Amino acid sequence: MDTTDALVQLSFQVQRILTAVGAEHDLSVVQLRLLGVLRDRTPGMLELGRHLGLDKSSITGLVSRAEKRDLVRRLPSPHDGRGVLVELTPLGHRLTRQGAAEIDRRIAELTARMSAADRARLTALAAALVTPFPDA
Amino acid sequence: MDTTDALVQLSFQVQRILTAVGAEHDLSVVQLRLLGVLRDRTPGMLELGRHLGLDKSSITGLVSRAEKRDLVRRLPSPHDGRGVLVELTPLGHRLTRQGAAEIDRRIAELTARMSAADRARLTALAAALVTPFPDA
DNA sequence: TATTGTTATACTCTATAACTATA
DNA sequence: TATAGTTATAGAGTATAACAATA
Repeated sequence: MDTTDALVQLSFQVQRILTAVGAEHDLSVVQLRLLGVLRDRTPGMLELGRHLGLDKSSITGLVSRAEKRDLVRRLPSPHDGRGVLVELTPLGHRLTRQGAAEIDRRIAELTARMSAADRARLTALAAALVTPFPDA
Repeated sequence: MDTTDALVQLSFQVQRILTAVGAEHDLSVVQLRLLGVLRDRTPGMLELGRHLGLDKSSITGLVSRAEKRDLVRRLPSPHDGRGVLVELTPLGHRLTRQGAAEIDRRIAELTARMSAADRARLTALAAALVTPFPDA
């Protein structure tokens, strides 16, 4: 199997895990990412769009659907009368923690047949690909 | 960075590449996968659904949209009056080849800063995760 | 004027349920 | 009866363009 096949297939395998974990809580992968981004931030709508790679108009709907389920909350920006900040609700925090734990569990399961040394090698190599500035 | 973070982030990085390559030809990632599956098969609708992990009703629309763009063709099944086979058109074949080449190019770019030895290690480790029966 | 966010609109993608035609 | 596929319907997710409110 060549590099492209291996990385593309692994990518789909990981996405299937994310889809399955989300589905346990009736969350799409995008909603899972939304919760993940908000875990340690309270961004405005535009900043949220930059994190997720989505247009502001897409963010409006995404946040509104999550808000309707009491996963996130809109707050008026204290410094800009036009702005809105988005933060997790307690329920959103709980779901985020549960989802992260379940993803960890399933990734561990995926790599369970590997030796610890191979797993460490894979982690280091994958991390190198996604951190343009290796300090980050 | 831990294993989960590394694999999840790498997965999104690869998906972004697939999205970008698809977008060059106005194709979604799902449509790209459809073309990929048809590259060396002429399956029926149900079989196609199994390959893509989608319900048959989703396949109907997916194939119809691709057919409208002359990327695929429906054929009556020779052995079953109810069945339909799906195959690439010449245009579909051309797009599939172009897309695959472009994905290869971008994955090569992604791994360009790695040594050949590291790239081979990464490929082998990723392949091991996605091939439950290492012969396949 | 420029920026933040929402709304209107249109399309893709997906599933469930009901349907048609064939086996 | 069972299977292959389509249709009707509903909803998420996405972008573009036009808009309102604030800077």
